[in-house]
Amino acid sequence: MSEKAQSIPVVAVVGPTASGKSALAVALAQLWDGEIVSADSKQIYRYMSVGTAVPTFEEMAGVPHHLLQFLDPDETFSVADYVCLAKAVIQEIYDRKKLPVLAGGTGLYIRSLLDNITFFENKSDPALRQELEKTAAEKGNLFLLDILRGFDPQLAQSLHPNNLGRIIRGIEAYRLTGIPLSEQQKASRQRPSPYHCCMIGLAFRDRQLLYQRIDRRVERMMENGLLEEIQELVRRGYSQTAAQAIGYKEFFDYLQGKGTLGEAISQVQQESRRYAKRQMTWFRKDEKVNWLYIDDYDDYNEVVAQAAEIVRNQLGKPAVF
RNA sequence: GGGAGAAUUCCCGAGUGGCCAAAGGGGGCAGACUGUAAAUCUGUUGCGUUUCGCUUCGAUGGUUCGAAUCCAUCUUCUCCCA
Repeated sequence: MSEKAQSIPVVAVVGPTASGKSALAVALAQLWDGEIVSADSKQIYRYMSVGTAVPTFEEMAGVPHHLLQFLDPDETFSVADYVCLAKAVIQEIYDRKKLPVLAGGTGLYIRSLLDNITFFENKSDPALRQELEKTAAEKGNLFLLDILRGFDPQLAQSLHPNNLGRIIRGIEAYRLTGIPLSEQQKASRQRPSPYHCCMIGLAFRDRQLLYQRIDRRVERMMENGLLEEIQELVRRGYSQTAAQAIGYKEFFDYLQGKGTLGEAISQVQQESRRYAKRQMTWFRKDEKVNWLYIDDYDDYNEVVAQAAEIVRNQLGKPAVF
Protein backbone atom coordinates (compact mmCIF):
# COMPACT_ATOMS: atom_id res chain seq x y z
CA MET A 1 0.00 0.00 0.00
CA SER A 2 2.68 2.43 0.95
CA GLU A 3 4.65 1.32 -2.05
CA LYS A 4 1.80 2.26 -4.30
CA ALA A 5 1.51 5.64 -2.68
CA GLN A 6 5.06 6.39 -3.72
CA SER A 7 4.53 5.25 -7.25
CA ILE A 8 3.67 7.97 -9.72
CA PRO A 9 0.29 7.82 -11.43
CA VAL A 10 0.43 8.22 -15.20
CA VAL A 11 -2.21 8.16 -17.87
CA ALA A 12 -1.06 6.98 -21.28
CA VAL A 13 -3.08 7.50 -24.43
CA VAL A 14 -1.89 5.28 -27.25
CA GLY A 15 -3.14 4.21 -30.66
CA PRO A 16 -2.44 4.54 -34.36
CA THR A 17 -1.83 7.83 -36.10
CA ALA A 18 -4.94 9.94 -36.70
CA SER A 19 -6.95 8.14 -34.06
CA GLY A 20 -7.38 11.26 -31.96
CA LYS A 21 -4.84 10.65 -29.20
CA SER A 22 -3.87 14.28 -28.76
CA ALA A 23 -7.43 15.47 -28.35
CA LEU A 24 -8.29 12.77 -25.84
CA ALA A 25 -5.13 13.47 -23.90
CA VAL A 26 -6.04 17.14 -23.66
CA ALA A 27 -9.58 16.30 -22.56
CA LEU A 28 -8.32 14.00 -19.82
CA ALA A 29 -5.69 16.49 -18.73
CA GLN A 30 -8.39 19.11 -18.34
CA LEU A 31 -10.48 16.82 -16.17
CA TRP A 32 -7.62 15.77 -13.95
CA ASP A 33 -5.55 18.91 -13.95
CA GLY A 34 -2.83 17.22 -15.90
CA GLU A 35 0.03 18.04 -18.24
CA ILE A 36 0.86 16.29 -21.43
CA VAL A 37 4.07 14.45 -22.16
CA SER A 38 4.47 13.65 -25.82
CA ALA A 39 5.76 10.23 -26.83
CA ASP A 40 6.35 10.90 -30.47
CA SER A 41 9.71 10.42 -32.14
CA LYS A 42 9.11 13.01 -34.85
CA GLN A 43 7.23 15.74 -33.07
CA ILE A 44 10.40 16.36 -31.08
CA TYR A 45 11.72 18.28 -34.07
CA ARG A 46 11.18 21.89 -34.93
CA TYR A 47 10.03 23.11 -38.32
CA MET A 48 7.97 19.99 -38.92
CA SER A 49 4.68 20.97 -37.31
CA VAL A 50 2.33 20.33 -40.18
CA GLY A 51 3.61 16.97 -41.36
CA THR A 52 4.02 15.48 -37.90
CA ALA A 53 0.65 16.82 -36.76
CA VAL A 54 1.87 18.68 -33.71
CA PRO A 55 -1.17 20.02 -31.83
CA THR A 56 -1.87 23.68 -32.54
CA PHE A 57 -2.02 26.30 -29.83
CA GLU A 58 -5.82 26.12 -29.90
CA GLU A 59 -5.79 22.34 -29.70
CA MET A 60 -3.58 22.45 -26.63
CA ALA A 61 -6.36 24.42 -24.97
CA GLY A 62 -4.12 25.83 -22.29
CA VAL A 63 -2.84 22.45 -21.15
CA PRO A 64 0.98 22.39 -20.85
CA HIS A 65 2.68 20.12 -23.38
CA HIS A 66 6.16 18.69 -22.95
CA LEU A 67 8.81 17.17 -25.21
CA LEU A 68 7.52 18.79 -28.36
CA GLN A 69 9.75 20.48 -30.93
CA PHE A 70 12.80 20.98 -28.78
CA LEU A 71 15.41 19.77 -31.30
CA ASP A 72 16.64 20.89 -34.68
CA PRO A 73 15.98 18.29 -37.34
CA ASP A 74 19.63 17.37 -37.71
CA GLU A 75 20.18 16.56 -34.03
CA THR A 76 20.34 12.90 -33.18
CA PHE A 77 18.02 11.41 -30.64
CA SER A 78 17.34 7.96 -29.29
CA VAL A 79 15.07 5.95 -27.05
CA ALA A 80 17.56 6.28 -24.25
CA ASP A 81 17.47 10.07 -24.57
CA TYR A 82 13.71 9.97 -24.62
CA VAL A 83 13.36 7.87 -21.50
CA CYS A 84 15.81 10.07 -19.67
CA LEU A 85 13.98 13.29 -20.57
CA ALA A 86 10.51 11.89 -20.09
CA LYS A 87 11.32 10.53 -16.64
CA ALA A 88 12.53 13.92 -15.54
CA VAL A 89 9.51 15.72 -16.96
CA ILE A 90 7.09 13.29 -15.35
CA GLN A 91 8.78 13.72 -12.00
CA GLU A 92 8.48 17.49 -12.30
CA ILE A 93 4.81 17.29 -13.17
CA TYR A 94 4.22 14.96 -10.26
CA ASP A 95 6.06 17.28 -7.90
CA ARG A 96 3.78 20.05 -9.09
CA LYS A 97 0.86 17.86 -7.99
CA LYS A 98 -0.35 17.49 -11.54
CA LEU A 99 -1.16 14.34 -13.44
CA PRO A 100 1.24 13.36 -16.22
CA VAL A 101 -0.64 12.33 -19.36
CA LEU A 102 1.52 10.51 -21.85
CA ALA A 103 0.32 10.72 -25.43
CA GLY A 104 1.95 9.42 -28.53
CA GLY A 105 2.38 6.80 -31.16
CA THR A 106 5.96 5.68 -30.74
CA GLY A 107 5.57 2.27 -29.16
CA LEU A 108 9.22 1.77 -28.37
CA TYR A 109 9.44 5.02 -26.44
CA ILE A 110 6.32 4.35 -24.45
CA ARG A 111 7.20 0.83 -23.53
CA SER A 112 10.77 1.68 -22.61
CA LEU A 113 9.60 4.50 -20.40
CA LEU A 114 6.76 2.66 -18.69
CA ASP A 115 8.73 -0.54 -18.18
CA ASN A 116 11.58 1.52 -16.79
CA ILE A 117 14.19 0.18 -19.14
CA THR A 118 17.68 1.12 -18.00
CA PHE A 119 20.02 1.82 -20.88
CA PHE A 120 23.74 1.28 -20.66
CA GLU A 121 26.15 4.13 -21.08
CA ASN A 122 26.95 3.45 -24.68
CA LYS A 123 26.09 5.90 -27.32
CA SER A 124 26.43 4.99 -30.93
CA ASP A 125 29.62 5.16 -32.91
CA PRO A 126 28.91 6.42 -36.43
CA ALA A 127 32.41 5.64 -37.67
CA LEU A 128 32.19 2.05 -36.49
CA ARG A 129 28.77 1.67 -38.03
CA GLN A 130 29.99 2.97 -41.31
CA GLU A 131 32.90 0.58 -41.27
CA LEU A 132 30.63 -2.35 -40.47
CA GLU A 133 28.28 -1.36 -43.24
CA LYS A 134 31.17 -1.41 -45.64
CA THR A 135 32.20 -4.84 -44.43
CA ALA A 136 28.66 -6.08 -44.91
CA ALA A 137 28.57 -4.74 -48.45
CA GLU A 138 31.81 -6.51 -49.26
CA LYS A 139 31.47 -9.78 -47.40
CA GLY A 140 27.75 -10.08 -46.82
CA ASN A 141 25.46 -9.84 -43.83
CA LEU A 142 26.15 -13.41 -42.79
CA PHE A 143 29.78 -12.56 -42.27
CA LEU A 144 28.82 -9.90 -39.73
CA LEU A 145 26.22 -12.13 -38.16
CA ASP A 146 28.92 -14.72 -37.55
CA ILE A 147 31.12 -12.13 -35.92
CA LEU A 148 28.23 -11.21 -33.65
CA ARG A 149 27.63 -14.88 -32.92
CA GLY A 150 31.17 -15.03 -31.60
CA PHE A 151 30.42 -12.93 -28.53
CA ASP A 152 26.62 -12.79 -28.43
CA PRO A 153 25.17 -16.06 -29.72
CA GLN A 154 21.82 -15.37 -28.13
CA LEU A 155 21.32 -12.10 -29.99
CA ALA A 156 22.66 -13.56 -33.23
CA GLN A 157 20.18 -16.38 -32.95
CA SER A 158 17.25 -14.00 -32.82
CA LEU A 159 18.28 -11.81 -35.74
CA HIS A 160 17.40 -12.37 -39.36
CA PRO A 161 20.41 -11.98 -41.67
CA ASN A 162 18.60 -9.27 -43.61
CA ASN A 163 18.24 -7.13 -40.55
CA LEU A 164 21.62 -5.50 -40.97
CA GLY A 165 20.85 -2.56 -38.72
CA ARG A 166 20.29 -4.77 -35.70
CA ILE A 167 23.31 -6.90 -36.46
CA ILE A 168 25.47 -3.80 -36.55
CA ARG A 169 23.98 -2.48 -33.35
CA GLY A 170 24.71 -5.78 -31.65
CA ILE A 171 28.36 -5.61 -32.65
CA GLU A 172 28.60 -1.93 -31.81
CA ALA A 173 27.11 -2.39 -28.35
CA TYR A 174 29.62 -5.10 -27.54
CA ARG A 175 32.61 -3.18 -28.91
CA LEU A 176 31.63 -0.12 -26.88
CA THR A 177 31.04 -1.84 -23.55
CA GLY A 178 32.49 -5.33 -23.67
CA ILE A 179 29.07 -6.61 -22.61
CA PRO A 180 26.88 -8.50 -25.07
CA LEU A 181 23.75 -6.61 -25.98
CA SER A 182 21.57 -9.51 -24.93
CA GLU A 183 23.14 -9.28 -21.46
CA GLN A 184 22.54 -5.54 -21.39
CA GLN A 185 18.94 -6.14 -22.28
CA LYS A 186 18.47 -8.57 -19.42
CA ALA A 187 20.03 -6.15 -16.99
CA SER A 188 17.87 -3.33 -18.32
CA ARG A 189 14.77 -4.80 -16.77
CA GLN A 190 15.97 -5.20 -13.21
CA ARG A 191 14.32 -2.15 -11.73
CA PRO A 192 10.55 -2.05 -11.23
CA SER A 193 8.61 0.76 -12.83
CA PRO A 194 8.15 3.88 -10.70
CA TYR A 195 4.78 4.40 -12.32
CA HIS A 196 1.37 2.90 -12.00
CA CYS A 197 -0.32 3.77 -15.18
CA CYS A 198 -3.65 3.66 -16.83
CA MET A 199 -3.37 2.99 -20.53
CA ILE A 200 -6.11 4.01 -22.92
CA GLY A 201 -5.93 2.72 -26.48
CA LEU A 202 -7.86 4.32 -29.32
CA ALA A 203 -8.79 2.10 -32.23
CA PHE A 204 -11.40 1.37 -34.83
CA ARG A 205 -13.24 -1.90 -35.26
CA ASP A 206 -13.57 -1.07 -38.95
CA ARG A 207 -10.08 -0.45 -40.22
CA GLN A 208 -11.42 1.29 -43.31
CA LEU A 209 -12.71 4.11 -41.11
CA LEU A 210 -9.24 4.69 -39.72
CA TYR A 211 -7.78 4.62 -43.20
CA GLN A 212 -10.31 7.18 -44.39
CA ARG A 213 -9.38 9.45 -41.51
CA ILE A 214 -5.71 9.11 -42.36
CA ASP A 215 -6.33 9.95 -46.00
CA ARG A 216 -8.36 12.98 -45.05
CA ARG A 217 -5.77 14.14 -42.59
CA VAL A 218 -3.07 14.08 -45.22
CA GLU A 219 -5.27 16.18 -47.46
CA ARG A 220 -5.72 18.63 -44.63
CA MET A 221 -1.96 18.78 -44.13
CA MET A 222 -1.62 19.79 -47.76
CA GLU A 223 -4.14 22.56 -47.20
CA ASN A 224 -2.22 23.63 -44.12
CA GLY A 225 0.96 24.13 -46.10
CA LEU A 226 2.87 20.86 -45.85
CA LEU A 227 4.63 21.49 -49.13
CA GLU A 228 5.78 24.94 -48.04
CA GLU A 229 7.00 23.49 -44.76
CA ILE A 230 9.07 20.95 -46.66
CA GLN A 231 10.53 23.56 -48.97
CA GLU A 232 11.53 25.55 -45.91
CA LEU A 233 13.20 22.45 -44.42
CA VAL A 234 15.16 21.94 -47.60
CA ARG A 235 16.17 25.58 -47.57
CA ARG A 236 17.46 25.21 -44.03
CA GLY A 237 19.37 22.10 -45.06
CA TYR A 238 17.39 19.67 -42.96
CA SER A 239 16.25 17.38 -45.73
CA GLN A 240 18.48 14.57 -44.50
CA THR A 241 16.57 14.00 -41.26
CA ALA A 242 13.19 14.62 -42.73
CA ALA A 243 14.00 11.90 -45.23
CA GLN A 244 12.96 9.44 -42.53
CA ALA A 245 9.60 10.95 -41.75
CA ILE A 246 6.43 9.97 -43.53
CA GLY A 247 4.92 12.99 -45.19
CA TYR A 248 8.32 14.43 -46.00
CA LYS A 249 10.41 11.83 -47.75
CA GLU A 250 7.66 11.15 -50.26
CA PHE A 251 7.74 14.73 -51.49
CA PHE A 252 11.43 14.93 -52.18
CA ASP A 253 11.15 13.10 -55.46
CA TYR A 254 8.31 15.33 -56.47
CA LEU A 255 10.27 18.47 -55.62
CA GLN A 256 13.09 17.19 -57.78
CA GLY A 257 10.74 16.86 -60.68
CA LYS A 258 10.05 13.16 -60.42
CA GLY A 259 6.42 12.08 -60.37
CA THR A 260 3.30 14.15 -59.88
CA LEU A 261 2.02 15.88 -56.79
CA GLY A 262 -0.97 13.55 -56.75
CA GLU A 263 1.28 10.51 -56.72
CA ALA A 264 3.31 11.91 -53.85
CA ILE A 265 0.19 12.61 -51.85
CA SER A 266 -1.28 9.16 -52.28
CA GLN A 267 2.06 7.69 -51.36
CA VAL A 268 2.06 9.65 -48.12
CA GLN A 269 -1.42 8.39 -47.43
CA GLN A 270 -0.44 4.82 -48.10
CA GLU A 271 2.70 4.98 -45.97
CA SER A 272 0.66 6.52 -43.17
CA ARG A 273 -1.83 3.67 -43.35
CA ARG A 274 0.95 1.14 -43.18
CA TYR A 275 2.49 2.96 -40.27
CA ALA A 276 -0.85 2.90 -38.46
CA LYS A 277 -0.96 -0.85 -38.97
CA ARG A 278 2.49 -1.28 -37.47
CA GLN A 279 1.46 0.83 -34.50
CA MET A 280 -1.55 -1.41 -34.01
CA THR A 281 0.58 -4.55 -33.87
CA TRP A 282 2.78 -2.83 -31.34
CA PHE A 283 0.02 -1.71 -28.99
CA ARG A 284 -2.21 -4.74 -29.47
CA LYS A 285 0.20 -6.99 -27.68
CA ASP A 286 0.32 -4.76 -24.61
CA GLU A 287 -2.21 -6.31 -22.27
CA LYS A 288 -2.36 -3.23 -20.08
CA VAL A 289 -4.15 -1.24 -22.76
CA ASN A 290 -7.84 -0.53 -22.25
CA TRP A 291 -9.18 -0.30 -25.78
CA LEU A 292 -11.84 2.14 -26.84
CA TYR A 293 -13.24 1.53 -30.29
CA ILE A 294 -14.22 4.87 -31.70
CA ASP A 295 -16.78 3.42 -34.06
CA ASP A 296 -18.69 2.02 -31.08
CA TYR A 297 -19.65 5.54 -30.05
CA ASP A 298 -22.02 8.04 -31.55
CA ASP A 299 -19.91 11.05 -30.78
CA TYR A 300 -16.54 12.00 -29.46
CA ASN A 301 -17.79 13.15 -26.06
CA GLU A 302 -18.87 9.62 -25.27
CA VAL A 303 -15.36 8.40 -26.00
CA VAL A 304 -13.96 10.98 -23.61
CA ALA A 305 -16.54 10.05 -20.97
CA GLN A 306 -15.69 6.38 -21.27
CA ALA A 307 -11.97 7.09 -21.09
CA ALA A 308 -12.53 9.24 -18.02
CA GLU A 309 -14.49 6.41 -16.45
CA ILE A 310 -11.58 4.03 -16.99
CA VAL A 311 -9.05 6.48 -15.58
CA ARG A 312 -11.28 7.08 -12.55
CA ASN A 313 -11.51 3.37 -11.88
CA GLN A 314 -7.81 2.78 -12.18
CA LEU A 315 -6.28 5.93 -10.73
CA GLY A 316 -8.98 7.51 -8.65
CA LYS A 317 -11.13 10.60 -8.80
CA PRO A 318 -10.05 13.80 -10.54
CA ALA A 319 -7.60 15.99 -8.66
CA VAL A 320 -7.17 13.39 -5.98
CA PHE A 321 -3.41 13.35 -5.96
C1' G B 1 -14.11 0.48 -93.53
C1' G B 2 -8.94 -2.04 -93.68
C1' G B 3 -4.58 -3.78 -90.87
C1' A B 4 -1.61 -5.14 -86.37
C1' G B 5 -1.72 -6.58 -81.47
C1' A B 6 -3.50 -7.51 -76.45
C1' A B 7 -6.74 -10.03 -72.71
C1' U B 8 -3.03 -13.99 -66.59
C1' U B 9 -4.61 -14.64 -59.69
C1' C B 10 -6.66 -7.62 -55.66
C1' C B 11 -3.17 -4.43 -59.16
C1' C B 12 1.20 -4.32 -62.40
C1' G B 13 3.59 -8.11 -64.84
C1' A B 14 6.45 -13.05 -66.33
C1' G B 15 4.99 -17.48 -68.39
C1' U B 16 4.22 -19.78 -75.36
C1' G B 17 2.33 -27.95 -74.54
C1' G B 18 3.66 -31.53 -68.96
C1' C B 19 8.57 -29.50 -63.69
C1' C B 20 2.11 -23.99 -63.20
C1' A B 21 -2.16 -22.45 -58.23
C1' A B 22 1.20 -20.02 -62.07
C1' A B 23 8.17 -16.01 -61.40
C1' G B 24 8.86 -11.03 -59.77
C1' G B 25 7.09 -6.41 -57.93
C1' G B 26 3.10 -3.58 -55.65
C1' G B 27 -0.89 -3.64 -52.36
C1' G B 28 -3.55 -6.37 -48.41
C1' C B 29 -3.16 -9.26 -43.90
C1' A B 30 -0.23 -10.98 -39.74
C1' G B 31 4.20 -10.62 -36.81
C1' A B 32 9.05 -8.90 -34.65
C1' C B 33 11.02 -4.72 -32.23
C1' U B 34 16.03 -2.21 -25.90
C1' G B 35 20.39 4.01 -28.68
C1' U B 36 18.21 6.96 -36.39
C1' A B 37 11.74 3.28 -34.37
C1' A B 38 7.01 7.78 -38.93
C1' A B 39 12.96 3.58 -38.93
C1' U B 40 14.35 -1.53 -39.81
C1' C B 41 13.12 -6.56 -40.57
C1' U B 42 10.08 -11.28 -41.14
C1' G B 43 5.97 -14.39 -42.65
C1' U B 44 1.71 -14.92 -45.58
C1' U B 45 -1.59 -13.86 -49.78
C1' G B 46 -7.32 -19.11 -55.07
C1' C B 47 -10.49 -22.87 -52.07
C1' G B 48 -10.54 -27.32 -49.14
C1' U B 49 -10.94 -32.43 -44.62
C1' U B 50 -3.72 -29.74 -46.97
C1' U B 51 2.79 -34.51 -48.39
C1' C B 52 -3.50 -34.83 -51.34
C1' G B 53 -8.05 -32.98 -53.85
C1' C B 54 -10.85 -29.04 -56.27
C1' U B 55 -11.54 -24.38 -59.06
C1' U B 56 -8.57 -20.56 -61.84
C1' C B 57 -5.08 -17.48 -66.74
C1' G B 58 -11.63 -12.75 -71.33
C1' A B 59 -16.02 -16.43 -73.28
C1' U B 60 -17.46 -20.83 -75.82
C1' G B 61 -16.09 -24.98 -78.52
C1' G B 62 -12.03 -27.97 -80.46
C1' U B 63 -6.90 -30.55 -81.08
C1' U B 64 -3.95 -33.51 -77.49
C1' C B 65 -2.58 -38.80 -72.93
C1' G B 66 -1.98 -33.61 -71.14
C1' A B 67 -3.50 -26.54 -72.63
C1' A B 68 -2.54 -20.19 -69.33
C1' U B 69 0.31 -21.91 -73.52
C1' C B 70 -2.02 -24.79 -80.15
C1' C B 71 -6.78 -24.08 -83.50
C1' A B 72 -11.81 -21.81 -84.45
C1' U B 73 -15.57 -18.44 -83.33
C1' C B 74 -17.22 -14.57 -80.19
C1' U B 75 -16.54 -10.31 -76.65
C1' U B 76 -13.70 -6.23 -74.97
C1' C B 77 -9.48 -3.06 -75.33
C1' U B 78 -5.03 -0.72 -77.64
C1' C B 79 -2.36 0.95 -81.79
C1' C B 80 -1.78 1.89 -87.18
C1' C B 81 -3.96 3.06 -92.20
C1' A B 82 -8.45 5.35 -93.97
